[in-house]
Amino acid sequence: MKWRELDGTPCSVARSLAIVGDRWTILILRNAFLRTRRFDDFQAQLGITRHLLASRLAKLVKLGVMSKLTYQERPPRYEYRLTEMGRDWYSVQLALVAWGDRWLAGEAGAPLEFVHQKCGHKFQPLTVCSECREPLDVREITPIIGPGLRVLKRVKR
Amino acid sequence: MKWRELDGTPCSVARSLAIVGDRWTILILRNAFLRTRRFDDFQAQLGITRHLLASRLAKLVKLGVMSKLTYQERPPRYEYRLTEMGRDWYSVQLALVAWGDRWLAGEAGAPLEFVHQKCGHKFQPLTVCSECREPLDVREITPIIGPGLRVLKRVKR
DNA sequence: AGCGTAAGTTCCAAAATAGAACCCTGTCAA
DNA sequence: TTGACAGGGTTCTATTTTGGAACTTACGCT
Repeated sequence: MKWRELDGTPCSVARSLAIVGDRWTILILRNAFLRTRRFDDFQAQLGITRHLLASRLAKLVKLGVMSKLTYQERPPRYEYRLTEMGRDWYSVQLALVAWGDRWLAGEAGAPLEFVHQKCGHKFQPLTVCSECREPLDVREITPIIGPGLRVLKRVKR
Repeated sequence: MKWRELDGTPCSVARSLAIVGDRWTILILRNAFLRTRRFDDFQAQLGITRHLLASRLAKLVKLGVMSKLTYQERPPRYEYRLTEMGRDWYSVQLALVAWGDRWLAGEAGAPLEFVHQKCGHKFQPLTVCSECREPLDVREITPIIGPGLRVLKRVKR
């Protein structure tokens, strides 16, 4: 299977990966959340090659995760900002950070901690059920066929 | 920057990516959550080349995300299961699914839906603050230097 | 005229992946 | 007792992707 075929599969994980399924893209988004906006800043902070950076940014813009805005006309200068779709990626990043903190930080502890301005506390992100607000455990979840798959079934005779 | 250097950086996103930063690894985990355990089953379900599958499974085992168990001695047969570290990846996967469902599912709707056995409802995963249980928004979060970075600072002269 | 800056492109070498074939150990059925 | 099959890999070559470094373009400054 090639990667182009992935975004057509009826699986939200695969579709998401078709967009953000490489390491550089995820690191670009990480830095975007840390307020990086310009080409050269991304390049210097990440150590990514300019070539790859250009192609990844173009892809993110094409797919609606980031937008490219002119912040100066002459000479033309651009900045890249997260769209709403991009900002919504934050929950994935938080989950990724939490996993890394829990399993890979070692003795030293988490490199970054986060404060929730609303309540003023340091916190961990918690993944809970939207209905009962209890934390979720794999073994208590049953996947069922959703509308996106039912359509497919009907179609293929 | 090469990928081997990544796991040494003081960032939990980068460290996590050093383990699961390629698309196949994430898809392997996805199928592991769907109860796939054997080499040939992973291979058939994913369409990954046997070579890559072998190397990815070996890496996951080496790093403690999955374990390789003998389920039959003669001839020797193995199965791959998620460890606790692997099971804990589920919150990342849920976030990824939610993002894909929200932004990439289109008209047809989500391919899979999930029922929380505890409360009996279909749900969406929600990322909330461990302290006040309110849903988190990027703009209400302040990152601060954690112990893992303070150590580094002290060390470098 | 020459230097600096932001945002890319271009080019070649090195690394990773795809696809297919092959290997090993043992079981089973003819 | 030979041949087919199963599970779990390994090996090989061709193709794609990356990495690294230099070059380009369009302007503004001194």
